[in-house]
Amino acid sequence: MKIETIRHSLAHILAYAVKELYPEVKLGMGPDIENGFYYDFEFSKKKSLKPEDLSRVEEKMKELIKRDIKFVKKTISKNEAKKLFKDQPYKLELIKELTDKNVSIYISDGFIDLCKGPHIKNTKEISPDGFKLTKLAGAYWKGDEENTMLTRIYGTAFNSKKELDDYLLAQIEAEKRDHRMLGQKMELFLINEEIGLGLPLWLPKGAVVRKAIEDYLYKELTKEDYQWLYTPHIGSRKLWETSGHWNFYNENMYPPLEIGQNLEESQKGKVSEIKEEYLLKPMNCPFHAYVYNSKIRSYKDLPIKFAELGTVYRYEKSGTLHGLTRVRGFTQDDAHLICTPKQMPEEIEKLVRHALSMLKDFGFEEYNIYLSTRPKKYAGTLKKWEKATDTLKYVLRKLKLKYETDAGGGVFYGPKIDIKIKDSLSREWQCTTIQFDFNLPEKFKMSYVNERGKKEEPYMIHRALLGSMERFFGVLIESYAGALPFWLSPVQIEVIPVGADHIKYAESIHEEFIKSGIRSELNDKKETVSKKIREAEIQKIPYMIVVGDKEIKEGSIRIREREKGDMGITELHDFIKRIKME
RNA sequence: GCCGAUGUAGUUCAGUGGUAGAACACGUUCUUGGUAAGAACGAGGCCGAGAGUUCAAUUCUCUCCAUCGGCUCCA
Repeated sequence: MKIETIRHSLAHILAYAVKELYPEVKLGMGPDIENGFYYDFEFSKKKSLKPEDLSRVEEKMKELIKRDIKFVKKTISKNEAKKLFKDQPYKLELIKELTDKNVSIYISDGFIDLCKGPHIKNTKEISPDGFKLTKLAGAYWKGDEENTMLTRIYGTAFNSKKELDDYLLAQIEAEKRDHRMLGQKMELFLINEEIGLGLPLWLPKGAVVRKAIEDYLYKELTKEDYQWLYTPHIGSRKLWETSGHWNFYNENMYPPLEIGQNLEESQKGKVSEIKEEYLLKPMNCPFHAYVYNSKIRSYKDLPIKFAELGTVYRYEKSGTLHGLTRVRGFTQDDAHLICTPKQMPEEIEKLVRHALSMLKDFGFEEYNIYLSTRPKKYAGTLKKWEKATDTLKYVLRKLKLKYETDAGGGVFYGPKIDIKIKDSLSREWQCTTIQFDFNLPEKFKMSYVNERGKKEEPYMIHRALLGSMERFFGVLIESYAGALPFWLSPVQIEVIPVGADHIKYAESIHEEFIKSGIRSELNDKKETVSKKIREAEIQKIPYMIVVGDKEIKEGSIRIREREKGDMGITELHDFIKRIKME
């Protein structure tokens, strides 16, 4: 039997058990998911479910499983179904939405559920100790914020107790990769309430990694003919009205700053006469459009590529903030490509290729690709949206990339291709985004002169290949469990003298590394070698160089590799040559 | 923003209706050593904030704030 089917059947058993213990409960939906299943319930206001009740429900489920309950499928008319589920408002809603004349139900002993299946034949097929109820959470009915919030019970299930235990153990291991915990231990970044929510500070060691990533980006993009820009963090209200953000992106923006007076005057309650409003930028595009418009452009200049490590601010709901991966102030590796309509498919293709090759350079080979289509709030005509979406589809097909469609997930100005990377607990984070835009060129009256000397409107592509420095760093830490590759390690080498007599020699070695552009650190504290090694291992430093009497006599160094241990004695300059290749 | 849980030293956590402890980190001293924690001593806390109950609240109740797990939304 397929494990998915068992999981789905367990969802029914869960609902059965809950119904037995809480007869008043209203049932939502209960599908199988990756590694398990869930079921949504509405409990009466007086008698809600507490986390400690989960074990009771679990016991009840085990009891039911042992009863060898059969799953019997039956097809009945919609009217019959309506009668059958008359006390279940959520089920009635589902029945109403079904277009077929008949609906299928599954009868398991005293429990009946609306379900198209498939299911197991008998609970004998379930391993009673192969599943576990894991957590309780709130979830909107049908995933819509406007609907009531139901109580969701999550469970995880496998074919055997061994598989379940392995999974639970792997989860505990995965939690140790959490970038929030490692970021603290490795002194990479700091998030502090008083500084502000979702506004991380990059500590010296984190800043070094960021610089290494930025240097990489600078090289990569300059090679591809990008031109670098710097633009301000705030822009006048007028600018954002022109761009359309004022109307279409207001949910994600902070309210305006009133300029025309200073803080002191404002604190004294003085009403400013000059009413000037400025907004923190949520995107860099309007500025880039202005750079484009700063002179007349010819078709011969296109495509033009403007890149910026642009720091933007977005209002994110408090409940969504998450370490470095979801913050309110962040720096995108942003760029805007302006091209002729004809150049568009080729430029998008190049971008997707470039994104994938860059992700590979950072060790990411697993990701999911999404095509996000027109959202509820959008600018432009349906026809243009359709054409743009088709272009993106064409590129994905041409590159033979598997993708999913995220219906309604596009930005207000156009559809997009996103690449999402999973964190240690397999939550997906959108990093790469390549966005088609046929709206801003019109709003900012962008143009180029074509072959016939006539003005024409260009197309624009917004894209961030790593996404944001913050989020990318977060998933990067998790993917390596903190043990970053040599070129990204904040400290690449720890030089450890065995005793006080060896400090001078250690210092000279350390200086040689620094001279060669290697991030070396000297640990000359009065501690044992073991202790220093331990500290360096916790800091995930790739190489430790231990020097004592023997090494001084030979003029050599002894190398220890992170997680591997002692690698033996070698000559300093050979070693430098070797690691510079990494 | 919504549902649930949590909030004690720089960090990870114990603990109690009579205002607090451990380990690590930090400081001083001793020790001088060879591949994941040498020893002693010391400094450190408005027990998240506000209100209520009580003779007395870090502990009980409520509200707020933040964090964590989900949902929704997003780079």
